[in-house]
Amino acid sequence: MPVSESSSSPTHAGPARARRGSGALQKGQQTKAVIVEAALDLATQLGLEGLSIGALAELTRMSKSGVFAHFGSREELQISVIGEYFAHFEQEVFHPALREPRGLPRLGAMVSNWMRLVAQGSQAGCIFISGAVEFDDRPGPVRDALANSVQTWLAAMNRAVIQAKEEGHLRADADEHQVAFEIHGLILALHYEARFLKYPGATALAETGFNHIVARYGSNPPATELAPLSRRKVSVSPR
Amino acid sequence: MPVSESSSSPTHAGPARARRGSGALQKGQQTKAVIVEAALDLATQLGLEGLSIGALAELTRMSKSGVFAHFGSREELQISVIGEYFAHFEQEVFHPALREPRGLPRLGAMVSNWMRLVAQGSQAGCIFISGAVEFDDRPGPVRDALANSVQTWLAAMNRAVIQAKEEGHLRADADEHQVAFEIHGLILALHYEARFLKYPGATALAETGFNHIVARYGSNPPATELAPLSRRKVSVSPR
DNA sequence: CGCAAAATAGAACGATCGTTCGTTTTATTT
DNA sequence: AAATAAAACGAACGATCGTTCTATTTTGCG
Repeated sequence: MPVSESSSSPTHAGPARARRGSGALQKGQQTKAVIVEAALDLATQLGLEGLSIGALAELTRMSKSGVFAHFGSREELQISVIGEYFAHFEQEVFHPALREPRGLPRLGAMVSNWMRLVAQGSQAGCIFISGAVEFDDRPGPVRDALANSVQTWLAAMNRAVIQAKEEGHLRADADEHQVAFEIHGLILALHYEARFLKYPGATALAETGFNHIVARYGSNPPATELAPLSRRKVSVSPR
Repeated sequence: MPVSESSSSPTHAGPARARRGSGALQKGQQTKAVIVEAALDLATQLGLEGLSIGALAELTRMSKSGVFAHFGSREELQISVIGEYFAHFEQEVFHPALREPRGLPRLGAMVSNWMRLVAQGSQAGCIFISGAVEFDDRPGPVRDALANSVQTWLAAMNRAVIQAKEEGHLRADADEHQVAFEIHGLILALHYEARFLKYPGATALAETGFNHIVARYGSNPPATELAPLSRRKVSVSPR
């Protein structure tokens, strides 16, 4: 009885017509979700351009045409993967940070969660980063979808910086774009040096870098420090 | 009767014996250089994985097999392109900086040249950056060649930071790895936001970021400022 | 159960990929 | 000049790609 699965979000478009009253997924959408999940796995390893319907069919033990029918085109598949990753990103990075109080604690949680996602293990790259490189010169709907997702997230980061200013945790004259840009740089350097160069000290450098940003833009006391990633697993919130 | 002369493959082994006294390039190496040049053009736009021998043949108006023979494999072609880009990088970024005096001026020149290379125009990405994403999970000789080139350059940056400490331009207790990491982040963020997000203000943010680094790690007076690369497009769009 | 619709399979397509092979053209040496 | 080596060609290969088309199976509802 494979009904168990709790209705995870149907990618992005949502079920066009919800003829079926119950929240249960129809068979089609169910397998589509399975495919997208496998596709996300593949894409985090080989990039969005590395996605191939043949490999996906083998992975899900379906026929190529069976996989294909769910999307209608490879681009649509890639877009679905982007949507799936965005949801994953929200769940792993954004939403947990929302449980932290506004201002520096929340901003710090965003950065910390993001760093964890980017540097975790030796696998699972961030397609917001790999995709940017793959599609920076390739216009089209995939690029647009990716840029949309990224900009949504960067805008959320910007908002967090502004709130940190409003809360008095950062100096009022700090330029939020500048702060966000420097944070973005730390994340990208972490991704580069940890994932490509396999440099294990990269995480510590990124954390220290963030602390420097806080120190420079912070108001009087160096309020919040970013705790080391490794051991801050639990830290629900200091209530 | 066919010549049957086995004549071991002369392809990629290089000019084993320089029978020709003069420094003039033989015909083969001449066209090989043309091919590599065209390949570099292609790779900066579509990435190292986007290189295809067919497209290269069309570009140079040769046959596929004619192009292929010069390298013996696609991987060898990619490695040649990496070498070519490294030479280009040295010439555009490293060597000009060596003409600046040791310490902060030289370090600043390195950063400034690097930024220019990364953000120039809307074309020509940096394959040290795009390649890192393409090969972070793909071991092999291409990855090794790329990592070697990158690490050579990053080591040169590290040396420049150390010299800046020796010259008294940066505080003696500054961690050179930390400084280099933060600079690397600025470059990567510039590449990301300028090339992928097409944000025109990115260059100014990166320059300001470097000035912040200098200010934080600098000894007493904020000695050298990074001159604006081109004309600073002041706050164009509100992102 | 029965029937329509949805989902999946299977085979084939044109294209492109890297690569191989034998031949022919060009370049260099004797 | 002829002789030889290097370079370039052209055709073909097997593989894989995304995609299309037509069957066949599975599903869900009356």
